[in-house]
Amino acid sequence: MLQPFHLKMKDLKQNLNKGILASLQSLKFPTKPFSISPSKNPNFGDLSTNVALLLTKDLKKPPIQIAEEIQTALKKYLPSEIETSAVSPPGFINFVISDSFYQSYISTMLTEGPDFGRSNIGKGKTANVEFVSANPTGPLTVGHGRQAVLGDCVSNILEWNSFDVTREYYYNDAGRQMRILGQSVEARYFEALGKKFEFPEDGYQGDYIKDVAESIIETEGKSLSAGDERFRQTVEELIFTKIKKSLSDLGIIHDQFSNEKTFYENGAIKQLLSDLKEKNLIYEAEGATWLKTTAMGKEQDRVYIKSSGEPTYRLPDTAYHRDKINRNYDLVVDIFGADHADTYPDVLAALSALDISVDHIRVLIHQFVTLLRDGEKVKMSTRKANFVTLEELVKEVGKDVVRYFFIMRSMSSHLDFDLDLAADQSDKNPVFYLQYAHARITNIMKHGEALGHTFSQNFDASLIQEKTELALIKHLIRFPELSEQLYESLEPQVLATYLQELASHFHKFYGKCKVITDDKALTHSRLALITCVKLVFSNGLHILGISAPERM
RNA sequence: GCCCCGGUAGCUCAGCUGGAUAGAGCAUCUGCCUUCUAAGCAGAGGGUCACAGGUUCGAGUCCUGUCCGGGGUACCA
Repeated sequence: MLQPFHLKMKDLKQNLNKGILASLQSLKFPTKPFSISPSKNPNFGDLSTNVALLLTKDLKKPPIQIAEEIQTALKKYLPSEIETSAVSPPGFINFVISDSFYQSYISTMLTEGPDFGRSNIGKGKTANVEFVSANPTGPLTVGHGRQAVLGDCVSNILEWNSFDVTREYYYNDAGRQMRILGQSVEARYFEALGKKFEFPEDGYQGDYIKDVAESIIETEGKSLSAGDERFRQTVEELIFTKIKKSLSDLGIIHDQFSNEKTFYENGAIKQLLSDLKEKNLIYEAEGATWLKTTAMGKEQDRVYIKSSGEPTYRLPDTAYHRDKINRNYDLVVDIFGADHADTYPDVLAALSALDISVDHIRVLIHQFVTLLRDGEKVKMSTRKANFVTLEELVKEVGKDVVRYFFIMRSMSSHLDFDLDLAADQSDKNPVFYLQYAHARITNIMKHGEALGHTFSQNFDASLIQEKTELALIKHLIRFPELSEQLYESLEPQVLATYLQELASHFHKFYGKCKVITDDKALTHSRLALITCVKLVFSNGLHILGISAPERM
């Protein structure tokens, strides 16, 4: 039956660590920080330590000899879960964990259920994640999609680590871009009415601008005059509606929208300027207002207010960040594309100069998406309307595929999104590999139920002995540790890789072991095992925001 | 010029705080469906980890330099 211990891997490592320290002491060996890490190769057991290799210099002996001495001394300090230890060249000590440790872990997982793997790191804490933050000048493109999915997954990771998360969208609605957008609509409006019009030089050329103009004719009539605020207002509203729709198609819902205008209206920008002035960090030159970033250790000063009287994005962005900090989140996450990599250091520097702590701000920079169509790169520009919208993409290949494609690469890597591959070969898409595993498990359970085998806590874990079964448990055990790792890195790709490996372990197990058989005891043990696998799939896919289908 | 990210199999990419024989998917080739879902499994081929130095018992991983690709940087966001 069940072993009495339910130690987590972490505890086991700690106990082993203590044992090694004790044996070093008994040998009168010096102590150095060493590692106990999972062995990559099954031939090297489950855990390995490099302690002997680190002591070669101090002891002036071959590492393998040191390893043997430590191994001998260690024998009486070994935790009971360690079955055997062995020395292997060049001087590693490898440990094999007993099967019963793994077997007993099944009930631990089952007990924790849907909470298996969840961490308490953020218990009682709040976090704010700002992402997408595209200005409402056009529909979201595939390029925005990466940030949208990334931000949502990062938010999910924080929630999984018990944070109370606010998903936030910030946009600039007072600047030059929005003005040009309004002018573009205005031009199309007059064009549609057959009147004289002048299309702005940097105007937005997409057909959606014409659509907006048409809808203004319908709702506001034909008598608007040049410079009417309604052009800009209407286009902003309509585009925002589209943006929100694109996001919700992907399962993404922001809790809060913040905009630049607010900070002009509530005086926050004025206040920021005067606070910086008081610190002597603002000066006028060449008709513009400058922030003395050089005084904060930067290479050059930055323009805060252009000679035209319009502020650059830095000023409202800084006021916005100050506002976020004032809202007292324990953690503030900003997600930006590589094109914004240079903007945030100035924002943080200005805040620091005002003695505002920015230690709890984490900035994540993701690289760009390159869109491939017919094997060729598609250059995207919102202004030139040369883009594939996120909405089209989701319609074509589905939410799950889009989400998975966007987080399957680390954010520091460029992402090649092959449209043909995503659409035509969706059968071979890696996301289906994961979902298929989950659907298979569900199917086995249904099959079992039909034959009267229902899952129960009464099972004999010691019957789980096959290599593929133990490999499966070994992988499942890593999940809690992985969750904390995800919090550290805020990198969803790590989870995607983990789930791929889990699926691989499961499919191998499936090929080797039949779950529902005449052997009732074994059937129940294996049902317990696959229940755990299903649990981790469903928890993991939940974090990625990808559905876990019952059947495919 | 300077700053950031990348350069790993034909293609797209993993590789945790440096560790033992560098991995996956796609593509190519060979087997496996009367047995819980073949969207799967088993196997084969494919690599001077861009290049050159350095640190280390040990480097794809750390440091320096060079080359290539992407991004940023001079009042656009």
